[in-house]
Amino acid sequence: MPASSKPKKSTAGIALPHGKNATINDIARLAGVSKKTVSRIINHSPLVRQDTRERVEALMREVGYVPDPLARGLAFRRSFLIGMVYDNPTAQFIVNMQYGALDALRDSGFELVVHPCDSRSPGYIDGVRRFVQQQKLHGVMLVPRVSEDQALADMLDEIGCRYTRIAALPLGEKSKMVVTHDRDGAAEAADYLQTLGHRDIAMITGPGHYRSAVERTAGFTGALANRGIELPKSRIIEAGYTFESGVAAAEKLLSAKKRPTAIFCANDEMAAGVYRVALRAGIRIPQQLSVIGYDDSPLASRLWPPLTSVRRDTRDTGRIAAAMLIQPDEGNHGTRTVASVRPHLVVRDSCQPPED
Amino acid sequence: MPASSKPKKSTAGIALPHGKNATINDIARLAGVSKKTVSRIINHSPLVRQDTRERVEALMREVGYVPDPLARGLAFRRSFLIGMVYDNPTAQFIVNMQYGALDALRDSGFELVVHPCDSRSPGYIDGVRRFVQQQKLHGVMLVPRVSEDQALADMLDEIGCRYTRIAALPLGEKSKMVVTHDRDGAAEAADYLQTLGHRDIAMITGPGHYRSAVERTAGFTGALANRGIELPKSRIIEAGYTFESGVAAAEKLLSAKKRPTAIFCANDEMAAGVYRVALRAGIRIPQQLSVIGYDDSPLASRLWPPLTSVRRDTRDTGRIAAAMLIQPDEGNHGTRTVASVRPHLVVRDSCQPPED
DNA sequence: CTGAAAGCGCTTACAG
DNA sequence: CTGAAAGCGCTTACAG
Repeated sequence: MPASSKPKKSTAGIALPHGKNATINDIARLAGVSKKTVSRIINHSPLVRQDTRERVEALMREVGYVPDPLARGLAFRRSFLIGMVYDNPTAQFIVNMQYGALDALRDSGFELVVHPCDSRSPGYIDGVRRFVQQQKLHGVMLVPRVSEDQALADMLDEIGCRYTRIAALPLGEKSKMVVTHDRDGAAEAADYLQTLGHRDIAMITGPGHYRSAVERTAGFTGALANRGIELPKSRIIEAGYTFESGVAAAEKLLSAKKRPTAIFCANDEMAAGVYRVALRAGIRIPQQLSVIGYDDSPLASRLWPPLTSVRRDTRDTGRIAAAMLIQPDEGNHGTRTVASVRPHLVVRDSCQPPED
Repeated sequence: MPASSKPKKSTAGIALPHGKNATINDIARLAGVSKKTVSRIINHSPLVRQDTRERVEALMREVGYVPDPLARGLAFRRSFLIGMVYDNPTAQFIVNMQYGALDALRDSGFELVVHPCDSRSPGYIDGVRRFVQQQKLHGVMLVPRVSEDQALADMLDEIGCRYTRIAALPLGEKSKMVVTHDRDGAAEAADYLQTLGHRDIAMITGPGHYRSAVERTAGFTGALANRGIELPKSRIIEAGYTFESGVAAAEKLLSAKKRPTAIFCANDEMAAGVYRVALRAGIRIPQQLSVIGYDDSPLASRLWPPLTSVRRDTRDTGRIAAAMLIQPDEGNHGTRTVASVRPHLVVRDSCQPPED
């Protein structure tokens, strides 16, 4: 990736080396200041006189000067790269998170480097360590479920790498968190079903070692309990957040003598599994069975009837997590509230009051 | 991202600066060679004696030495970053492509930087140019539909940036292509429908300015023509590759006096739109209507009945495209065949012979 | 096959 | 508020 061949708008009388991008030396020479002063301006140091700053900044714009991140990185001993570390969520979730992160990084000089990994494999923490250290990353975003792994966070603390954790509830140091409040989203689903008149309700939740699953279950059962409905153990089935596991769980629930009139699923994939089983068994949604999902993925509106689901604003979540990493304002003022993003129920056509 | 705090396995008698990663100078000193020799070994130069090479390589492994990509990048005037530039395909496609690219980059020292963009916005080519030049990217992968934009490829040629283009058919310089042969995939769908006995067939295709759409249409209609079936214009509807546009196209097709007995959709999203309309209209799939999609996305198996679809191995495609970028073997030997990946039909339950 | 010098484009001390 | 020197960890010419 050699120098630009598109010539810079060359100012009258300004001599720039041809076929090469301007460097800090060119700017310094052209502006008649030392390179250190230019460096101060690049790094927004306050120790530069206002008029000097303005003159140099105008010059930089004019010649299209952008400091070389490689050279800055070498001198700083830190790159201008943000890593996104994730395990295995759905494609739409990853992509939205990336879009959000990129929203925050746009025009900041930082770029996003992706690092999927397998949190079940023993060496994955070392893999992240190598990734961070070899690339001298500026920071990393930890997406669920790796964000929930305290051992990973500990490793990053140990090597002094900044990070943000996106999780259902606050974990560890609050200034590094973006909380998605899954408990509240699930509670809203519960309230909605109760308001519709459902009493015999079931939930298909995610793996017990996912904090999101635990939170969604607690939020759902807690809100129902608040309204006088206790969910028996048999009405809560732990599945694997996958379509297939949703099918299996739904088969269990829907083949029972007495079927629940509503099922809340901890994600849309599993809700699609419920749809599949209901369709095969001739159970009509929403007439005979109300269903709610979680994620509000594209799948929710592809299903028929369109699925009522808890939306989480993943793009916004990613934007906030990335923004926290590149904010100069590093000092955690202590009093700042923890960053968070709120879920909310998107009502479509998959629920109605129970028959009878 | 400071130096490792996990101490290197320190060899007896080897003195490494504490709390810092080893540098090329440490290796040179410890091995008793010049740093230039170490550099030659890092860069796989043949101009090093075999025993010297082995001795130094053993030392590098021992102390866990990895060359600093920032320093190498500065000296080379090129980073160790591969960019992935994409416009707006489905989430699963992007994610699979990323996984594939990362498969190829694993342990290569290269990392993947993502760059979504909007090919309809006028400044997008300049955006890619800045991305490439500021980061001094080693190369970029061009994913459909940006891969089809000759102006983008021209810009990259002009600034001397290496790239690979993933597209339905060969475009421009063949050594930079990964061809997905969409024509063949669509032809396979056509043959299958003809074999089942369908004669009144329709197609919902993508936007005419997508080469993939053109190729899939050509492949489908061509294969049918070969088997004696001419598709009238009215049986080919151009839609937008989206669910909603698939719904609209299906409404047109299925409200006609005489409905087709089979519909081939240029992607799964639009096939889901056909399902939606058929379900609402009480048209049973596959009994009264056969449907085929393209992509074999997760959606294909979430639908009921499970959708027969043309699979493209996107992960493999990404792997090949990234591998081509980092192969030292730069000289296009000319005679090498163009890189390609073949689609194939995955038969599920959405097709059967036409009734009556 | 090997090496000493200079340089890539920045920043960090240290002075003034 | 500003600057000259040294250095970040590599590689590119140029010699031998």
